[in-house]
Amino acid sequence: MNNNKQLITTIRQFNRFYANILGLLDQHVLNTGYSLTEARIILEIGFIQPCIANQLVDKLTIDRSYMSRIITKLSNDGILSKETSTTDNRISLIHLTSKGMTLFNQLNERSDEQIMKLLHDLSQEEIAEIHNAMLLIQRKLGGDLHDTI
Amino acid sequence: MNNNKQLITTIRQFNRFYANILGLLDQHVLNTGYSLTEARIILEIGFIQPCIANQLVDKLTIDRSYMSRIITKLSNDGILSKETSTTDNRISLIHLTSKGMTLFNQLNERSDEQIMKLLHDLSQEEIAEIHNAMLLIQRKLGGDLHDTI
DNA sequence: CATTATTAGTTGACATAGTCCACAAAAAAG
DNA sequence: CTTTTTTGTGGACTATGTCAACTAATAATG
Repeated sequence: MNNNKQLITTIRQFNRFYANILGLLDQHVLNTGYSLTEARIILEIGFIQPCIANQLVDKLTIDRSYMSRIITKLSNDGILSKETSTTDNRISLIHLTSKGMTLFNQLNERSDEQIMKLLHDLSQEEIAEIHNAMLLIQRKLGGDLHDTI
Repeated sequence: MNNNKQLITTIRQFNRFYANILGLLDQHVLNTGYSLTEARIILEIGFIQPCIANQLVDKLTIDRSYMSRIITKLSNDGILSKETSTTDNRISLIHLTSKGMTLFNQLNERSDEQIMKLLHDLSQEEIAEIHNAMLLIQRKLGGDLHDTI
């Protein structure tokens, strides 16, 4: 852990680089009229519905009041609907409406398209290399994420 | 480019994963009393000083008016100083004060520390693997960043 | 060199995003 | 039952970022 100066420089460079990529992807997933945070919420609901607001709060680490407002907005927009749980009156079970599902599919398609564009002039072999590199990073760095930082 | 469904899922998973890492790092680079954007500006000035505001606007893609306000704030805080160019009276040459340099070094140290913590219980071999993986991703994806998205 | 176009920077007004705190209703724990 | 915790909401606020208009200085062009 001593002579890693150059390594750390590389990693910080990678971080700036990848933050840039993510930023560009974000901007383009948008154009649905919804913000990044709203899109994340819609995607998350789509994946795990039915769900409750507090689940989303924990999973996406978004403030509860903020979540409440966004859910109200999405409900008013007809993207999602809430029904009070029969077993716990505090809880609303949230799920996407058919309009919401359409949006969910759109968001997914656009995300996929962006990834494909990113890879568009690479060979299958190169893509496989990237794939492996990502799996490796995630595997190696994934374990201690919440313990060490 | 046809049966890449699983691959795209992996990449999107990696993106969420890495967005999370970057978010966590960001939060911790902070605690200097300055926001992420302010920190980015301070770091950039530190690296390329002396510089002019418009350079920073282009490099960091931040709105000019916003940049103007942040620079004014940092100037008031004694982090940076401006001197009008002798050859072009529109331009201010910005550089960090000694207080600003101290902060710059702090930000750098904290960034480095965060990276080290991220790697702390990996072997040198594993670290080298991550290093190579990041270099590969950056090399493969770096070229077409601005052309394709 | 006089006119026009560009560039650098600033300000006001506004929009968007996110946070903090206090509260009420329901449920769980004691 | 009483206390504590959980879920969700709303008010008030701060932070972050955007848009348009404007001045002053310089560069470009006929």
